[in-house]
Amino acid sequence: MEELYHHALVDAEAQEYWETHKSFEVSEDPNREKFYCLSMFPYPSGRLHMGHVRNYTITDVIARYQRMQGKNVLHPMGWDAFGLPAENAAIQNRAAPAAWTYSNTDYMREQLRALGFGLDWSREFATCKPDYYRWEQWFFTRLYDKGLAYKKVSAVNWCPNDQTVLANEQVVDGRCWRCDSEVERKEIPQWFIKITAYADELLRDLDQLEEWPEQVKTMQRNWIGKSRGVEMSFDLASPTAGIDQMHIYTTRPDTLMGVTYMCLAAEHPLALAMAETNPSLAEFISQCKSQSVAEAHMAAMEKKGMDSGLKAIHPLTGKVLPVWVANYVLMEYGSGAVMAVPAHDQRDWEFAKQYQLPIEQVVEPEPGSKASCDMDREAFVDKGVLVNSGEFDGLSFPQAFDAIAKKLESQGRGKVTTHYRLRDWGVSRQRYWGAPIPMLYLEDGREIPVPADRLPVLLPEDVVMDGVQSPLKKDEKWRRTEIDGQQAERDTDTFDTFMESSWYYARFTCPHFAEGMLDKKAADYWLPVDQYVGGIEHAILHLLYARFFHKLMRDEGLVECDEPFKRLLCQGMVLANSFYRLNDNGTREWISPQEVDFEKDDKGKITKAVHAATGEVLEIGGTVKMSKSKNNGIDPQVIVDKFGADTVRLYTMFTSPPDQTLEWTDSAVEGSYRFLRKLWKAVHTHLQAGTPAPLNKDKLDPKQTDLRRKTHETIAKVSDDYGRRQTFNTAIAAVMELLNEVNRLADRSTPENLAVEREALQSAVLLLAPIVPHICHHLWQQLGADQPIIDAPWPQVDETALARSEIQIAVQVNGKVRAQLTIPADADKPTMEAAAQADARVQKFTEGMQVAKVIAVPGKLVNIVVKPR
RNA sequence: GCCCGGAUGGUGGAAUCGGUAGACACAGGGGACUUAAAAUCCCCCGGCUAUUGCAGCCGUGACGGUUCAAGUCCGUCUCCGGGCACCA
Repeated sequence: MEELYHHALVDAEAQEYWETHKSFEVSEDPNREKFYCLSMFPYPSGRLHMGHVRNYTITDVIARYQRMQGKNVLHPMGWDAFGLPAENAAIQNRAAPAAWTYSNTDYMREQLRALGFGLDWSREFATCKPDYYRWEQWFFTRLYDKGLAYKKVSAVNWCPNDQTVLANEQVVDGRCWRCDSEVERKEIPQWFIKITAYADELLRDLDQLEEWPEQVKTMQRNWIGKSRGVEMSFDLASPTAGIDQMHIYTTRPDTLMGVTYMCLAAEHPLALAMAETNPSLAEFISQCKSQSVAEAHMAAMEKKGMDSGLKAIHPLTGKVLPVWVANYVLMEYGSGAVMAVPAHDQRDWEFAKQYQLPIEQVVEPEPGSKASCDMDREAFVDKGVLVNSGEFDGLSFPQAFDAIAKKLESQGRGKVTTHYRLRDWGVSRQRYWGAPIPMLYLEDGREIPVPADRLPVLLPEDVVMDGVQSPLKKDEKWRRTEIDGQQAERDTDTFDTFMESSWYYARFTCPHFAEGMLDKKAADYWLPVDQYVGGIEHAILHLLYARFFHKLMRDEGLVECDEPFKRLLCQGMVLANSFYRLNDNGTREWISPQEVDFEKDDKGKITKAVHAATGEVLEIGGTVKMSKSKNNGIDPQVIVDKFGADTVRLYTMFTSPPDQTLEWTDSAVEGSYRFLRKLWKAVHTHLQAGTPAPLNKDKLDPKQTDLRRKTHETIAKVSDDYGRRQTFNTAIAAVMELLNEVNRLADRSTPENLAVEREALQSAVLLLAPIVPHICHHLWQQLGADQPIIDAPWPQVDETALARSEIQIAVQVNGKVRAQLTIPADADKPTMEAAAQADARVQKFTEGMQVAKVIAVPGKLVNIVVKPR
């Protein structure tokens, strides 16, 4: 064995072995337990970033661990290849998005290989290829046939100058990122999929997902937003534009008697009708158009409104209420109208204060409650007891809810209903680089889905991007077609890229299946995914859409199970310092942290940053997510070249638990490299020392017993950390401790000592193999194994090795530790208490005091509570 | 604005079910080896007080509460991060 660790040779040796043996290619094997381990597949942006490395290392560790448990492990990889960045790059480079995408996947595939991920490359696919998206198109036509896909008008961000639709990301401070024009809302017809039809099931089935983080389930529950409320109608004082009622929904019917005005969305037909004869209202409505469609922007903007002149009649009191138009009420959410109760809704309260609308309190805190209620300061939004509500006075929330709902119902003006916050999924995108929506529009006005035998609708790849309009929309030849002897036009929109990422996990079970979307035999063998890993930023949208799609596929008879992902791990982001130079024109030029020297204060906060090359003082941009735009990404390739794949893998797994954010520091990377050298050296020294005797468990001296106990404690700890806790950082720390113990107790003078040491080293190598597979591949052979370590079984804990005769406990007096005692491991409570009270260090603190209570926790501590006599 | 998280030494983090705060590392300091450097090995390393030695007090973002015992549970707040439906 080489004396020194040469990472490049070791990496190459292992990777060559896996490649020539096709070690990670798998197929269905009904005789073996399967394990499907999946990372969220990457968008091929150009190069891998540390977030990718972290993500794929986590799944690789889990996949290799499960393989050592004897399972048939599927760990595939592919490309989420459609998306906006390819169009932007295409404009910049004057190349077609397809060519850019394929060259990126080629580069990134090599990076993934260099990191030694055990992936089944025979299953690789890119979602931008017709043999993938044809099935997505086919599935959409099935949804259309079932009435689950429909077209409706919906708002987009519109750049009036470029005459194009903008993504939320392309709207900066309400302006187009390209031409700086003010962005408008524009209503256009788009395709929607009825996710709301599955809202209740998506909510209910969260309870099945026992191995999902509670946090993610809570976010999804809130997103779906099931509520019980009352749908009711308010008559208009005089019918307008053929409308005589306003329909609203409220979860707080108990506040009905406190309604002092009504609000309409700017696009509401009533508002538009009134604007025809009211120029200032028309002006206000047009102002409301100039805002992005993003909810975060709308919630943050100033609330504005204008009296429409309409009057509504309160359904119970008959009181006449003014009807306002407000910019924060949206046509697409609910009915586009709301009732306003400024006394008990903070947003209404602020609006009422701003426009001097009346505020009438109808709920007060429950008697004895500590809640404060001051109408001059803020709305009282808690539930309480009704006042100023006539016959309903004195009722609690549930009583008032029922009584008011019943009264409305008896008058035919309302009913109790369930509502969801969740809205249907808009899947139309007015962009080129996506899967074409397979719909045809006939001359006679009918719309029909493209028949299955004419799929896929191919996306032309050889195009020139002008940076504004989708090439599909300009391509007359592509757009025109015929069907059933009739002229027809294709839909020139493409699908939301969430469509592709909603079912790729299922396609990985049968990526080359040509007869259908899924090969049921393969899908039913591998699904559900046993372990899914990806960024927490996908907690709602991607994960909810994928769950929804899975249920759609189930109802189409394509898969058996109800949920796609059995266990979920959401990894934290990878952060790094960022620095920039402020240019004269106010723009920021981001400087890579690798070119920056900095000073820190005693809190470790960076106080001064200097450009190493020029000595120029730079601005500090904070610790932020590694990104191209902030120029603070660490290229994994540089680290792999310098230290090897195992160091990168070890560092990312050791430096923080997978679900936390990870702050990159170069110096700590070297520490990981040092540990690998130490491991190598330990094995080398051990092998030089001679041949071990066979291990005789029953004839061990105390030092041998100690090392053996540490070995098996480590196996137990690491197994739990990998399998249950998924805290790989503590698993690594435990193996480090074991190796420290090996070096501390090192006495290689007898074959018996070597036997115990060999067991410790073999265990350490097995336990680390999922994380640093290259070095372990080599060391495992050196330690005399007859099979490669990827096929080695996971080490088993020898319970007898864990036994201890004595343990250490702490003794506290009034909760403060005053002594450490060594007592027999099986000591009962009275024995512990007696030993504690007999200790001189303890007596120092109990002397002259009265013992009020003694608490003994077996195996842990004794707490003696004393008070002055 | 709304929903979901997070905050522990100089730094990353550990403490798994309310039971000894700081495991394991990084950085730093001291020493050994070396002509020297690198590598390696050994020692120290939360703060304050005390010190010949023993030791004592404080300390997990802030304030308050529950408990024999709180980093962990409850309440209020501050700051940081993620998501908000067309970035993926």
